Amino acid sequence: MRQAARVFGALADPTRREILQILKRGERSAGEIASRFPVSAPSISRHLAILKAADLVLERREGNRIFYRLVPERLAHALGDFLSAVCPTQIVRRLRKGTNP
Amino acid sequence: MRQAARVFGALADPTRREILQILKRGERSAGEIASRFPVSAPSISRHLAILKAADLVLERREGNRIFYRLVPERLAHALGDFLSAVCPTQIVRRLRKGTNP
DNA sequence: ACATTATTTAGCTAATGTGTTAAATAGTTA
DNA sequence: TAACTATTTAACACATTAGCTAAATAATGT
Repeated sequence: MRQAARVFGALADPTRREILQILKRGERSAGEIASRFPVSAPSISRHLAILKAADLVLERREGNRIFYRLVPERLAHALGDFLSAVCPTQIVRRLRKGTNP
Repeated sequence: MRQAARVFGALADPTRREILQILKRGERSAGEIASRFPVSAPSISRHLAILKAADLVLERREGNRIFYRLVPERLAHALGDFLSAVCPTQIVRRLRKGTNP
């Protein structure tokens, strides 16, 4: 599977999008993340695996726990590339300037 | 359903992402779009309905045919908003400057 | 009115995705 | 080694999704 497809697949689920937002504030263990959602730990574990397969997060084991952290460049790059492939240059330029009307 | 969710749901499918790329070059009728893919017209029709529900395209009837056109601002806005919500300011700024490393 | 072309809607099937619980794996501590 | 905690993997159920064919809708032309 193309990697861009993996990114868009990963972003399709609302729980995974929320996980990314949580990770914006810094590294979190799988358990810390799971405690934020009304779903089971195995379910969150699989969401994390999908985010990892899309290279949107990295994992690091510390003792018992596994910490996840965001790879923001990866997300920015994937979305930016797609935007460039679909939106006329003028619109992308407007976004880059932050003058999104 | 929140509109952002509809956008990410729409972008999850590779055929729909390709349709958006085709529409970057200008308005196209449903039939013209369908002829580009190895899937049936009804299938493409539903993909177009999903893109329309996400406000990523607009439709216009002209006689027999229905023409679709991209709403690039909508896509740029949705992706830009999410990027701002997830990526540290510094990364978004880098993307805006086009110095994506 | 009838036939033709373009497109969508309906109904069905097969594949995929998400959730659950139970069991397995990894590391820590007594 | 046994017990405990954190997390993942396995196996299964249920919902969603994308594809197909057939039928319906819309506009045009004869």
